[in-house]
Amino acid sequence: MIKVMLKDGSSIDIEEGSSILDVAKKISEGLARVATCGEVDGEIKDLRYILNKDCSLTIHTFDSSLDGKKAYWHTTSHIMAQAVKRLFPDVKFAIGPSIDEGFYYDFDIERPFTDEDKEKIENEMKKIIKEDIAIERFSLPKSEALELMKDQPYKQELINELPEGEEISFYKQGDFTDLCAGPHLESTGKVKYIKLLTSSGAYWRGNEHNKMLQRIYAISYPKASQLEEYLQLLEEAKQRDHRKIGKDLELFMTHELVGSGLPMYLPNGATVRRLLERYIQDKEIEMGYSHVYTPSLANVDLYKTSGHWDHYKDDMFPVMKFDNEELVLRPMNCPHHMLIYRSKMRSYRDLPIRIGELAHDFRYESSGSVCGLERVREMCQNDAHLFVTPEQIKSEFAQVVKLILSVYEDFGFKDYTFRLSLRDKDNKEKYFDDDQMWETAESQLREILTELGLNFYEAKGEAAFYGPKLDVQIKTALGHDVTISTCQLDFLLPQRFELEYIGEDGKAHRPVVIHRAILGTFDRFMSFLIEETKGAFPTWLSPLQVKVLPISDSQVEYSKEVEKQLKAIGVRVKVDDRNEKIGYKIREAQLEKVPYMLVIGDKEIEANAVAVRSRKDGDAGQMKLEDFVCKIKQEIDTKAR
RNA sequence: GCUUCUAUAGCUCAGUAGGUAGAGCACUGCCAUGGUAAGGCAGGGGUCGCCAGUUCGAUUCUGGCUGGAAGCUCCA
Repeated sequence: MIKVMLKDGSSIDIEEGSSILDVAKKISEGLARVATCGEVDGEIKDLRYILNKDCSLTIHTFDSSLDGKKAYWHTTSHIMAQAVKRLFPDVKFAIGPSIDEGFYYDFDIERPFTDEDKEKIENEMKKIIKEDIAIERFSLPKSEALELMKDQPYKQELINELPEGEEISFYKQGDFTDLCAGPHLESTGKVKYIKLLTSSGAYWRGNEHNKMLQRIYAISYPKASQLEEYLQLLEEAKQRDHRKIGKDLELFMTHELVGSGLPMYLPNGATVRRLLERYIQDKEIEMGYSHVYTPSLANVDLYKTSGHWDHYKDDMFPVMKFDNEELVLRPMNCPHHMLIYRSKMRSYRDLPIRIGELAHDFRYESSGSVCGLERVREMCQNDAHLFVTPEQIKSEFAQVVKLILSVYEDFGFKDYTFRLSLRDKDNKEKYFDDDQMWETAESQLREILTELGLNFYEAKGEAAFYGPKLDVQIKTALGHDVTISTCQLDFLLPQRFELEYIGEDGKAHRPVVIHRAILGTFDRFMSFLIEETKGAFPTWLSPLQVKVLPISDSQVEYSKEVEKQLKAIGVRVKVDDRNEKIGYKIREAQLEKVPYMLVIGDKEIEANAVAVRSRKDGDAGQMKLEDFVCKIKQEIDTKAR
């Protein structure tokens, strides 16, 4: 036996010849509290241990502190569970993990929590913290674990799924014991500042067919200032919400007479959208795309042919029946484009064929998920379908990725991730059933991405029903993870629509289809752009680029001349000739986020100049009118940010 | 769709323990002609989201519907 000394003075016994894993396991079992989390200089930090050659252990703090935070939040979640148990003895516990920021716990309880309940729970938690109850870890064989949790059906379900023969670990703090893998802090008193955030329903195991439980989200920190900072951050995110900015800047509106998920673009928002539409179409034309217009309605048989009907009909608006016709609003544009491809004989010399469209699609999004411009029921896609030979897949896919990267560069977007969205093999209903086809498509796509040197992660069950996708994911102000761009590989629809091209050998071959959307939908893209820029769009995209502000009415005439000259080079400009003080006009223009304000007084008239004020940097001094015209023209032409 | 919350002037929000409402901003008029984020005075504007029920009486209480919010499910 070797005695291993720990830095805190305690020791454990280890058998000679033990593997490092055995040692680590023993340490984490026996001394989890010490070995995985502790207090350093008053702050909770994660601790790591190193087994030295002489069998002594060195414990040191772990910098990234992520694991430390997790233990901190997870411990707080147990405190919350204990508080709920004290207040509602009949409660059944589900799970209570730590998340990116904070933690939640799901409870099965007679009635939903009210605000008063939450206040009581928070107070009870504070009591438990004050009691500073020691947290102890122990483990049991499966049968005893089940016996211990005999009143907790959800915990029993979890225990039953753990592998046979392994000891099951629990954490106990006073009168409360929870099934848990840890790690945890030493005692409840280590938690300092807590705040319950929101409560809502959540399905057991995230399955809508299961019972809905009551979830409480909460956060905790060792310092009051950290909690304050976090709440501040939440408040800032609220200010950045595209729905708030969209209202303030008159970008879009909704009306109950129009309906949920059906926003209307106001002149300001419509200007931004028009510029985005032109921007992306111009880029596509440069890259060899041809654009088409196709109807938003189609015969339902079109979607039966494509396979959308089987996989997608629940998300579509209901069929409109007439004498002998059944029409539907389209949820996507692929079938229309397939028919355009098939409208004439195609040669391998014609490929790749790139068909693009700014197309309106209609999806019956569930009422709980519609959200401003982010999730709507009528959307406009920046869609295109590339018809390629198998040999062209790689280069065409690479071209799309290049286009995505160049667009993100133009807008200066940095916080996005690439997701390789694969099917879930076990969910036969959701995906077209052809293992061979899926394996080819998925492995080919993975190969392409690896070759492109793209940093991506894989997600099972996120594919389209017809094939795997490369999605570009971003996080919204509210923290939703949503897709902007997407590029999808499809071997199915060419088969469904019997697409062909004549190859070099004079025989018919089947093309492959690449579906792609760069801005995704204009609606969602706008919502993202609004949140990224906080409504202060770069000059080239601003609904109003320049506001000319005469100080008094004697300068109105000259101001109109300035306006005329700017209009002549296509600048969106307005004179504010209202009878108001200059400070008032500036304040208003500033709140409207107009990039440039030109203050015009007698001095400017005399010098044939303008006094430039930028939205960003304030007063920039006087400038010759012609110099300003040059400056703003260049800024617009280069799409400067 | 599910759970909870929510709806008062164009906007942001007070308020009425059940007796038909108020502020600031915005809007209109007048005065002030003002040099880098709100000048002064006056005025107009609401069947208190919609439909039922309880009540002598409902904006207020109850139910339903519609819209909105958070989360879950689903998704560009």
